[in-house]
Formats: sequence, structure tokens, C-alpha cells
Amino acid sequence: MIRVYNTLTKTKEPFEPVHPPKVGIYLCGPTVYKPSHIGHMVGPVIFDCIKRYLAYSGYDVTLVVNVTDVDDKLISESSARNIPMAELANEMTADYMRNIEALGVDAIDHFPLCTAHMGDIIELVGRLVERGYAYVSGGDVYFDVTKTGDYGKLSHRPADALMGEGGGMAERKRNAADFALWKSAKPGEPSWPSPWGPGRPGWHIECSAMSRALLGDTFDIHGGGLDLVFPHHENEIAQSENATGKPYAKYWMHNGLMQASDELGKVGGRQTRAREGDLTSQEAGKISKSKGSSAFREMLERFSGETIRFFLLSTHYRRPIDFSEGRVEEVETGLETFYRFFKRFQRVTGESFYSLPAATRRADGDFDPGADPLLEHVADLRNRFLADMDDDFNTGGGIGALFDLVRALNKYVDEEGLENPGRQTPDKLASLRQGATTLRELGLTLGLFRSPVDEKAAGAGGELVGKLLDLFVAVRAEARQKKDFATADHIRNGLAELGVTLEDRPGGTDWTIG
RNA sequence: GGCGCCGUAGCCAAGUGGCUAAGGCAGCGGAUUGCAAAUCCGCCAUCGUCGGUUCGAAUCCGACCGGCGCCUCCA
Repeated sequence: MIRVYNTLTKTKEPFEPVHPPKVGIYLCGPTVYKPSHIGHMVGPVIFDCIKRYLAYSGYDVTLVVNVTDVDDKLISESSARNIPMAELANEMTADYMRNIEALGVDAIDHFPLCTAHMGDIIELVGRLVERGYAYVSGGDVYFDVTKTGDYGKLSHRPADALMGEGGGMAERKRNAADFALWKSAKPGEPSWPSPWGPGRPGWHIECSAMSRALLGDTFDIHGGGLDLVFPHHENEIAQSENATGKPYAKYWMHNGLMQASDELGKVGGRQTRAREGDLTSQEAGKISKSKGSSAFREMLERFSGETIRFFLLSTHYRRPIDFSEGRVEEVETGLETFYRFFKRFQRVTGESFYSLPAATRRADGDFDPGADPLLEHVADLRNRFLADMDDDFNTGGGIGALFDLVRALNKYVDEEGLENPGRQTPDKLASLRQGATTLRELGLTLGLFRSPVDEKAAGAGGELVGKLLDLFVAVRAEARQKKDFATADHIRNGLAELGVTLEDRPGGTDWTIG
């Protein structure tokens, strides 16, 4: 039984899809006006992972992530750069796509564009006007929050505490909390024809329209960052449920926000509301689009996508993450333990870890450990992993089980002496293989361990470097043969200073760079 | 001011009523190694403070202290 925390009810609820085995998930995606920063990657990674896990658990999942390519911010940014809005949108969408791809996020089924769904949006706004939930005012269309009884039910705030946009729009609104469904175009602004005159969609309506177009009036999970609870998601519910007369999303899942940071992801933080003398809160605030934040792609020059993914998944999705390079380096060190085991597995079995045929369905993966102590242990750890993931996708706890699993496998290789071909038996190799297959199976539900990460040695001159290192290793082996350890250590220490680590094993010496 | 979250070892972090409080990083000791590296074994926390509820609390309630978020664009 999978349980998910629902912002709507503030409790963990049993996950029961509206139309099992189908599951529809809608995640609020990027507004493509600036390059992505690390904070934008949290949602895609978590929900990519949630989809994988649900699919693994037997559901038929459709994951939709919208791309908002028309919006006030796009308009101002494109005019500042003096390029068409569509060109800006294309450029930033491409940046976003490259970034999520690097993170191994490829479980998303649809990336609807706002500009490609104008018909759906206009129809939805029209419905709201017809039904009396929205009114036209000077070419704009506003949602009247007083017409719906449960406005505020997601953010759990009293209706009178909810305020909408201020500024020039305020004059045209009946109530301060009303929000724009359609904004009339000023001269020179991009616009689309509508029954209320040329204009563009309000901020929230596109999600209501596109989720409806792709997932139907009612779907299972709606996700997004915690900062979108109000007003964005609150308004989506109001629009959608009053336009269709049906429930909107059944479960609302909100990920915690990326906090603080250093060079690779500068902080935004509160500006206008900082209390006097409250400097630390400005330094340690969340990463925000409104302040400068380093582009995510710069981070990818320092860390592999898998490392960053591992970092993001190493804590629970609802918890805020304090980002810093140092922390990513720490989890990278831990991740390397897995990589070393994968190499070791290949040495021992001659088979690539990455080619192990892991079960893609949870039910298929059940195995009878028999009387094999290793496999009994593996089965326990697998159950622990699944129990953690079932409990609101506790990836942090699950990763802990994965670490225990590699340790169990390493220990098995140690104790059975499997690095020594003479001590290998078909039974022992089969047990090791089954344990490793389970590790791969569980890792894949997190989107980890999918394919070999490029060695840092690769790149310019990589081939020559490799041959030179092989030569050093060969010379050193001769020295060791002659018990000339001074020379052998000289070579190893010298290489160590250059960042090359040598590991002597019964079967020979391996080198690794970095 | 309104609403809300968080505070577990040097750092990160799982656990939210009951076996010896996961795991990672760092550190220390040991096995192994010619010496290393890697691997394995062991050590390293009573859970912000105070009070309450309970047979029993890190886990529930209250107060306080500290950190942060939303209420305005935000993933």
C-alpha cells in the first residue's frame, strides 16, 4: 500500500487512483524566461522518480509537465533583450530540456506549451464566464472568488486573508482576491484573439486547461513546489472545479524548496520583508527566480547529472534542501561506493552490472531467497526499501537501504573470496548476481544506475593518458616483482599527486583518475 | 500582523508512541595489504530547552529559544 501526503488534507492518505491502473500526474513546469537553476530541477527529478516507482508498482502512469511560454515575465525579458517572445521561449525551453535530460529525467510523457493550447484556455475561461464564476472588466476576465464556497481549501487560509494581484489590475476587480483569467493586451504585446478582445492567459488558467486537455477533468496527482500552493494551485482548483463541476486533482503533492547555497546556486531570499537587522535571513533564503541564480548548466560542468540526482533524492522530497557544492561533493563520495562495486562485480563475474536484467515490475521481482543467507539479507533490504518508498516516496530512507545492500554484497565477495577465480562456484556467483540484480532493480526505480557514468579520464587526450598509465603500471609491476618497493611507491605516490589512484589487487593493478 | 514548516552525532540525514535511534560524509581502532588504495569489522547521538500526557515519547500536548517558508513573481 502506497501512501502519499496530500496538501489538501494535510495527512498521508492511501494512494487509490481515480481510474486504476491508470494514474495521471500533472507537475507545474517552468516559465521559460531565464535559464534553469538547481531549484527548478527538484520537481522534475522527484516526479520522474515518483512516476518510475508507481510504474514499477504496477500502475500505468501518464506524467505531464507544462511549459509556460507566455507570461508577463517573458514579455518583459524578451523586450529587454529585444527579441521576440517566442524566440526567448524556445531558447529557454531548450535549456530546460538539456538540464532535465542530464539528470536522467525522461519519464515525462507530455510537455504541453501554453501557446499551443490557446483554444482550450479560451474555452475554459468562457465556461467560467457563462457559469457566472468570472466577469469581464475592461477587456480582462477575472475569477470572482466570492462565488465559490471553498476558496482557500488547499492553502488552508481564511478567504479574507487571500489577496490577489494588486497594481493596475486592482481597479478593474470586484474583490481584491479576484485573479485574472485573461489579460487584455497592451499595444505591442503578444496577443491572441478571444471573445473578450486580444490578450493572453492569466497565470493560472493554462495549467487548468492543459491538465484537463491531457488528463481529463479529474486526475490523480498534481505536483509543484511548495511556493505554488498559494495562489497558483489554490486558483487552479477554483477555476477547474467551477468550470467542470467535478473534483480537480485528488492528491496535491508539494516538494520542499531549495534553500541557501553558494557559488553554484546563488540565493534569492526575502527582500521586501526582511526585518531590521535580519541579514542572515537574506543570506539563507530560498533560491528565487527574482534574484540572480547561477545557471544549472554550470553545475553540470562540475558534477554528473547522476550525482546531482542522487543528491536531490538523498533527502525526503518535502524537506527543504540546503544546497552547497560541499554537500554535493559528499554525496558524490558516497555514490562512488556504488560505482566501485559495479566495477568489482564486473571483475568477478565478467558481466556488466548495467546489463543485468532487473525486474521492471515489483511483483516480478519477488524471489525466494531459499536458504541462502545472502539472499535472505537481500530480501530484507529490498523489503525495507519498498516500505520506505511506499511511505510517501521516502527516497532518503530507501537510499540508506541501498547502501546496506552494497555493503552486504561487498562483504559476500570478501568472505567468499570471489575475487579469486579459484574460489568461485556457480552457486556463489549466482547468488551474487541475484543480489546485484536486486540492487539494480531498486536503483532503477529511483532513476539511478541506469548506464555507466563517463569516466573523468575520457575527453581530450584520454586515450593517450590511458596508455601512459598502463605503461606506468606495467613498469611498477616489474619493480614490485623485484621487491623494488621504493620505485613502486615512487610511481604510485607520483601518480597520486596527479590525481591518479592505483589499487593493487591479486589480479593486477587498476588505476582511476579523480 | 495572519498562516505554516523545521531543530536527531563534527556535517548531511531516515525514523513521528514501544526491540540495541537507519544510512552517508568526516574521524578513530582493527582485519586485509610489501606499504597503500579499495573492501570488511568495530567505535562515535538519548533526539533544541523546560513542563505535561502515557505503563512507555525523538515521536502526542503546551510554553519558550533558535532557523526558515508563504501571505508579492517564484519550482
